[in-house]
This record gives sequence, structure tokens and C-alpha cells, in this order.
Amino acid sequence: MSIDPGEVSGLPALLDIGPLRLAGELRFNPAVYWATCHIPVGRVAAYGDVAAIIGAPRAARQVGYALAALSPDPKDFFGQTVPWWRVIRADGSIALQGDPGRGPLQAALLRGEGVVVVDMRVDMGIHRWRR
DNA sequence: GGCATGACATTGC
DNA sequence: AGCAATGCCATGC
Repeated sequence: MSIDPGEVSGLPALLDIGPLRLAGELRFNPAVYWATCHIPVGRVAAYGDVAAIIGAPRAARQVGYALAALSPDPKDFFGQTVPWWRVIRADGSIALQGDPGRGPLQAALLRGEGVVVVDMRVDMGIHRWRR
């Protein structure tokens, strides 16, 4: 699978992410950040969706791992803020709901973008981003 | 290398 | 709606 970096201005070309299965985090993580930056405001994507976009359909867990690595504050990726809060579980629930710090933060960020969050859950039928 | 640990997904109760 | 069992695979020890 190939990724067209031209779709997103301001982001560097990452065409060398081809052999993801053989790549270490130096490639996998940037690929995750790159794909996450594609999710439009007001929409959400599942971990598996992001994984599929970068050509690793079975690496959903690793997407979460990569986003966790973004930690603490300026969650930046080549000058861009990676919208990690737009990535949730396939069933619409917020994976960080058990996290007293980031859980409420993620819900607040989503609501700030117009996403309806009820009981730490998003209606995927309405907000799931489909390319 | 083996083993445990996850911001997961799917299936089948 | 839950819940458990599996499969998955990057990381770290």
C-alpha cells in the first residue's frame, strides 16, 4: 500500500513507509501520526481504521501504542499537532475513559469540535470518518 | 530469544 | 448490553 503525502500540506513525505511489517517504530509511529492528521475536525476514526490507512490492517493495538508515545504536551509531528483525540475504539467508546487525566480531556476536545459524546461514547454512525 | 504488557478488533455467547 | 476468549504485533525487560 502506498500513501500519498501530497494529500496533506505541511507534512513531510513518508513514502518510505512501504515495508511496514518490517519497519520499527521509526517508521510505524510517523505513519500513524501522518494518518491521524488526516482525520477531519468533527469526525473520528477507529484504531483499526488508522492502521488500515497506513497499510497495517491488523496493527490496531500498535496504533494506540504509537499515540501513547506522543505524550505529554505539545503533541507535535513536524510542526503539526496530532489530533490523537479523534481516534477511538471501533464500537465508539473512548479507550481512555478509565484515565482520570486524559479521558475527560479527550471527551472535551471532541465536544469542542462538535462531536457528540454521551457517557464516554461516540455515535460512530454519525461521526466515523470514511474516506 | 522468550515472556509480559497494552489508548485494539472480532466473534460468540 | 455486557463479557470472555482469541488473534494481533510493537516494545521493553
